[in-house]
Amino acid sequence: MHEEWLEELLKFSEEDGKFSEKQLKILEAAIEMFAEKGYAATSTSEIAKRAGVAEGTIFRHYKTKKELLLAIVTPTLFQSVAPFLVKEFVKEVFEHQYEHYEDFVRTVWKNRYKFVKKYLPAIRVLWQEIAFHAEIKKQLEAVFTEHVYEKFKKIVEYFQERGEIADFPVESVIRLTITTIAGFFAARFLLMPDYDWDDEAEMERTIQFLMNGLRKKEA
Amino acid sequence: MHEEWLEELLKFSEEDGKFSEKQLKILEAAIEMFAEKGYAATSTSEIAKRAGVAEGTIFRHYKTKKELLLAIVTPTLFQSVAPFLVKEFVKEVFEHQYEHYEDFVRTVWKNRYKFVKKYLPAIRVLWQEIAFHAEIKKQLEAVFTEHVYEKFKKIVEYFQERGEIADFPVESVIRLTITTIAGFFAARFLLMPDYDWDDEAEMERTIQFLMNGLRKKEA
DNA sequence: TTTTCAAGTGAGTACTCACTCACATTTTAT
DNA sequence: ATAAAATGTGAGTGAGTACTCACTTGAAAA
Repeated sequence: MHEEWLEELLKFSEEDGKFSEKQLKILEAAIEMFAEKGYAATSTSEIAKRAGVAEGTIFRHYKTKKELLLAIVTPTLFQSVAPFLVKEFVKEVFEHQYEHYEDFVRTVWKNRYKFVKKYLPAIRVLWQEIAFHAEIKKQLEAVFTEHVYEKFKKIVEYFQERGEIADFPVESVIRLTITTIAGFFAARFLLMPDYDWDDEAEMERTIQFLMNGLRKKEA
Repeated sequence: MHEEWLEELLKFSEEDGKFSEKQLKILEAAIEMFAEKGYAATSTSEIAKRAGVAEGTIFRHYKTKKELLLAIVTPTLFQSVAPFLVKEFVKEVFEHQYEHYEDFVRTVWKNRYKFVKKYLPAIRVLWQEIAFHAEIKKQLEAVFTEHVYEKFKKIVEYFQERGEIADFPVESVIRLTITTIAGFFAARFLLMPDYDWDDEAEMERTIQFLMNGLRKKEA
């Protein structure tokens, strides 16, 4: 029984893509249980039981429980910012792949929507544990400054020069864009997953809101 | 030694305001440690040590560790939506206390800004543990539908009728307003507390963004 | 075939956990 | 002053906890 979504998530893993059947079962069980009850409240014996594996097998693959957590969280973190890891990403903007900031936002939105739907439990683990583990927070900061910030900045400046979006500081434009999109995802999937959402309509409204909010005012 | 901020936070507590010195010490220590390491990773013996109290004393006041958590989280939850608990709150809007939606947003913003600065650790505990404890999530949902939603709805409809904000569904306007404000607070106090923020300027920009985003477009 | 080695096992280890209880002290009611 | 109630104590308890280790298994390398 192959866990395809899992193996895809683990692409950014440090291990060389060689995961045994039992190891995948361990990771799958750990993701589920960490997402439900949290890392600290989940015991390795429970994980072993759910994975159908002896407890010792976990520690054959991961020296400590925390190492198992990081084996889940690190790939998820990289997948979270995956669009920005693509080399041609910024180039596409400058080569008029995206005529407006809105086209760029729409592309990122749809891409991340699929991502969240696919890997929701792993994303939960990442966001729940980030508050308690300094290593994870540092990793996020590093990934953001190295891979996201500079690229995002160039894109924002490009559309600011064309007079399309307001002359807020770049950091503010980035923050407003991210919190608007992330705000939807948080409400949609974390806070009110059972509410009767019309995802398409809500996306349209939210993007309209974002673009009007960022639009440059005539002097 | 009196913990004034704590006693104020606990106003919404079920207990009748009679907290012994040691009980306050226990609550203070628990808030700090739960905020830092999380509920599950904090032991009652550690809390007792930091509070300068015997472990048994904790269980004299709270039957279980979870009851101690709820004694922190429930008052914080009510304080979080405190403006909406004031009876005259909606009336003020209709009696032209707030001429524009923007005035209303500004008032709430400043009020909640002070609140977050004052009680940050307790708020951390609430938001970190909400994911793991169904009781807390249910409490939040109940408080929101009972005290926040209906009042917020009336305010939004009032300004929609006056043609001041767009004819999005009320739920969407509420969501966009809350996620925009909460997005700032999350970035400011949770994700990047060490960044060099200009709070006044960022508030101005964010409110400008929010109002432009929600403004009704001419037909 | 024989050797080697990674993968898997589960009983065992030292330790921590939330919680209890018999008793001591302080506060309040009579 | 005395009884009664509330508050505080800390050693004790049994059920876990993360992790170890001597051992087994199966498949590939020599």
